[in-house]
Amino acid sequence: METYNLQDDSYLKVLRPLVEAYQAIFEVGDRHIRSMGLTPAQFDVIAELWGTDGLTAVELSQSTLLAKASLTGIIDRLESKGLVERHAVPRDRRSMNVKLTKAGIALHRKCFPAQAKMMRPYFERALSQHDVNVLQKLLVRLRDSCRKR
Amino acid sequence: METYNLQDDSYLKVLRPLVEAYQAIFEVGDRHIRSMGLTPAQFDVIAELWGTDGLTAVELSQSTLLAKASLTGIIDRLESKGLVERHAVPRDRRSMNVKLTKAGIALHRKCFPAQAKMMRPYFERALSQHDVNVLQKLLVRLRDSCRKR
DNA sequence: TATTGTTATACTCTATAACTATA
DNA sequence: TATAGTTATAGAGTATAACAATA
Repeated sequence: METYNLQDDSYLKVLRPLVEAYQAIFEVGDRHIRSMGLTPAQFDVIAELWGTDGLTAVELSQSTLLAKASLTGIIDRLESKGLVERHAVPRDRRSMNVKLTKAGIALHRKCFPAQAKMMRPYFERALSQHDVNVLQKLLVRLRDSCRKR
Repeated sequence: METYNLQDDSYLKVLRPLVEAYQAIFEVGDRHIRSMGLTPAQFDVIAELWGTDGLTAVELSQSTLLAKASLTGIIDRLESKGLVERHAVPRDRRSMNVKLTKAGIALHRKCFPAQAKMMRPYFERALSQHDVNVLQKLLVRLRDSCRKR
């Protein structure tokens, strides 16, 4: 079988474990989100709304990188679950302010620490405090490099 | 704004940079895959088939974690693009052997080094050879921990 | 004219259940 | 009976284009 002569390439040495680690972690988190009856896209919107006083569809579109027409359905489903509300914006009657309800806030408050509590042991049994600091530093460097053109 | 008292949690210190690094890398890769007219799920299947002499639907189902009924459609679309072929298995007439065509092999061959060539500088300017080895080791440990129950 | 959000439409992913052909 | 794959069905995500209301 053909190879690409990339064995001495640092790129692949890091990329593959990074992808696999991400996927292993994500699988756990994903199951948790779905067990609450949410999809990842719906949870993304809740996370974006968290800590704000509401966002418009255009603002959500920018932060989630979704088309605004795609958001309509996602917001519909969150609204039908009672987790967000649409409010009129007095200043601009074209806009809607999308805001977490009390139930939405409660769900996030319940979900987030539960997720952390569940995931923490997987991290702690694998990494020392020193490992954590090193890993964080290297990942931030890599992230920033990939973000910059 | 409320906080969760998780500042001293190694979990978040690593998780956030890991997710952000993954997303920064994959924004580039995802665009590349879609520019070839493929979806991530389709490319996953191609990547699983690469280097094999063909796999059955059940084997693909296991490696991609998709329901076998979901794979039917994905394989259909790859087949209609001429990238994979279904072959009968003489030993067991219930099974299908799904295999990359020449075009599928060519696509992977074209895509993969192009991706590597594009991504490599982002890695190399951020990490020394020593960094690469450390990062790889820590990510593998984390991955394995998250995979194990 | 330009912008905000929705509708209309279409495609893909994904799952479960029922079915068929085989083993 | 059990297994491999497909079909049927359904829900969700995603995009583009067209539209109504408003700016």
